[in-house]
Amino acid sequence: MSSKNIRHAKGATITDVAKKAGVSIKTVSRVMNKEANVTEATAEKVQSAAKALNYEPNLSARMLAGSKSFSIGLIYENPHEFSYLKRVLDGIFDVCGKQGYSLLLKPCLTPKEGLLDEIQQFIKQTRVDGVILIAPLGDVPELNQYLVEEAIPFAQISPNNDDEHALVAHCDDQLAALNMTEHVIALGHRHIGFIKGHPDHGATDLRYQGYLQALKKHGIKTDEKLVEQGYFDFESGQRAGEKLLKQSPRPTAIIASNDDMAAGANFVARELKLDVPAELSITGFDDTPTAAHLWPPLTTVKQPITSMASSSTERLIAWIRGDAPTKNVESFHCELVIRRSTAKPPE
Amino acid sequence: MSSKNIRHAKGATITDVAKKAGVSIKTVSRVMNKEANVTEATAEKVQSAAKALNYEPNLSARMLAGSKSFSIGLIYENPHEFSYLKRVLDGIFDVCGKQGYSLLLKPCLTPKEGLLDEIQQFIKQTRVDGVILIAPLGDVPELNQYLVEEAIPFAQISPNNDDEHALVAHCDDQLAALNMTEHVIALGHRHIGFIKGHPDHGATDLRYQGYLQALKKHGIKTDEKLVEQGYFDFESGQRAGEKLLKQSPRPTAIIASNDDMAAGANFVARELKLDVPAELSITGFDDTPTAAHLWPPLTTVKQPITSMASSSTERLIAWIRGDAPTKNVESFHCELVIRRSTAKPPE
DNA sequence: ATCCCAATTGACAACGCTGTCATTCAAGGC
DNA sequence: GCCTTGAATGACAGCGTTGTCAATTGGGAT
Repeated sequence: MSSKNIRHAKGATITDVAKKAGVSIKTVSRVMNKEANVTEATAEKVQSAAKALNYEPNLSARMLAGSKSFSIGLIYENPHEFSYLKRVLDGIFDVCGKQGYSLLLKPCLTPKEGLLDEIQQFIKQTRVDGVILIAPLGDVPELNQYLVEEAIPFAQISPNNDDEHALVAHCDDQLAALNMTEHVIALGHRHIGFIKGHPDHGATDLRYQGYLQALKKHGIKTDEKLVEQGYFDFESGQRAGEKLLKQSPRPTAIIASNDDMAAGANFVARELKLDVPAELSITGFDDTPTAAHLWPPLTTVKQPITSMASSSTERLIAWIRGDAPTKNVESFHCELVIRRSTAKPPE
Repeated sequence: MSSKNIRHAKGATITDVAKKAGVSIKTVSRVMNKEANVTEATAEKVQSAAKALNYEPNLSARMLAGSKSFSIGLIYENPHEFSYLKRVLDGIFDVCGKQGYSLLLKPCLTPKEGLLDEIQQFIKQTRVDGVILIAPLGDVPELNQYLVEEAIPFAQISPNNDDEHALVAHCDDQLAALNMTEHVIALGHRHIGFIKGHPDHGATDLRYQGYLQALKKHGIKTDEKLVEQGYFDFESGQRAGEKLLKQSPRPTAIIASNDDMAAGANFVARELKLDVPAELSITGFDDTPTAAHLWPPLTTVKQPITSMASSSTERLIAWIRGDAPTKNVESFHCELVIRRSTAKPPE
């Protein structure tokens, strides 16, 4: 194992290509960047020379000379639900690949104190052309302010508010929660528990509002004992589920603000020997892979996360390229996925 | 939303720092790179100047001038189990953060044909200093050969064979499978089904061998009808579980090569109204979060994936830095996690 | 034939850093 | 007191690209 002299094979440079094609390096640069005003013939000469030499532009040089880095950063808080991040990544890479952009990841594990510093350093060091913020990072005012001041294009996925300086993608969480609650009401439930999500997330309140809205619409009076705080993780779902299910009378249905918490509640139900869905209906949110693998398979809400991410990426890159963004807020539709965890209430 | 004139705030450059500290840029460079032969006093002057100016070295310039990119690439096949990738990322970032390295992701979605090209382009374009290959990518001979030829330091996580040119991290899959099988045998099972993993993965055969070894050790004759092919995903676990459980006599235990497939088998058992673990024991491998959330919580094997990743990263960076790597193969220990999905066989 | 303009191409200076080599300086040996 | 030596520092030339601006070319209008 050679430990010294780490060096990459000297790939062909722009000069080599220029020489081979018999043009100036600037022309090669033009072709590589698909700039206008290059003859078809010249372009072809250059392209075949590039192909022959297996030329690949040096990103660093490109970045140093121009001031684009051809990379974007994805900033995320370490998520409870990793499948969420996976779907985001799928969407981003789908676009990045096609557009020739690289993706740099920046997980934020630090306590809130150092968050801004950490992100600033990341951005300064990597010189990413733009960043994507996954909820709840879209809702950190200082961060938004920093990005706006530095004129760094950025997109937020599922933020709480529509920042006019940012690209925003969110979905109709409230409507989805409303629909879900109505689905349960339609089955005959009247005593419906709710597990809220993590307070930092914008979606949390929207989903709660949807629940309330449905109750009101159907003349069911709200009962604060039926609402428990959760934090989007399995354990908090367990705790909340336990509190809800030990009440008497027991709720006949529990609407959890995400699948992990629903799984937690389902677990508790099982421990209490409650039959789901015969004695208790449970619903989740997100349609994680696990949702379909649990017993019973979970009725949940499917968000088009991958589409949200790819669309955000596309618009972000357009913005970076200087194309005027069309609209900065884009809304996505959620879909109810009815599985076997919901049924008529007992009796 | 300003769409033109994307430019990052002109951060301080090395020249600014040099001016402020009253030294040459080269000295600043020395300090920033912790090179030898700099007076304590000078170093301090420089450091405080850098801090005052909020200076952050420009990675691209650094990379262009030197030939290090201070970034490493993580190449992975789109995994079935995303929590695996999460744990790998956690391990890598833990080290990268401390060492000032960035991470670039390269998911490989393409059919095998273009794989090498795709990765070559990635490496050439990004100029990563080294790469980490997640199984099964450590077992693509052309890829290994390419990396060796180009003298690009690389680490493999859970590859099939010990390439002496690479850093290797794997864990004792075979022993773990042996232990798991013995755990089941110790409970009294004699009719034990096995679901193999994806044939491309090195771990697949090791786990299978561990199973066979345990049977042999305890004088249980192997029966090929008890072995089903799976592909590490839930659905293949379902299919395999179905085949196993519709046999008569039925196996009283199923050892799946990972948790997702175990979940699939568990799902089928549930559909067939078989009580797990009273009538059927099921075990998995990996200890994904879901394993603990299923009912019953899954007996499984916990791999120290995060440690494997962080150790690999550490050694990779050392190699990049030119430090002679100590040993190139590192082995990690797996741990049995006994939960409620295993019990005595019926009767 | 002449002139003008737009399209095309090229020369060359950045970009911010590191590598190389030269220079300075103080301490120690004779 | 002079020379040697090694530590500390600096000057300067790249690294491979893009931006700027100048030069060249060809085609149409006069």
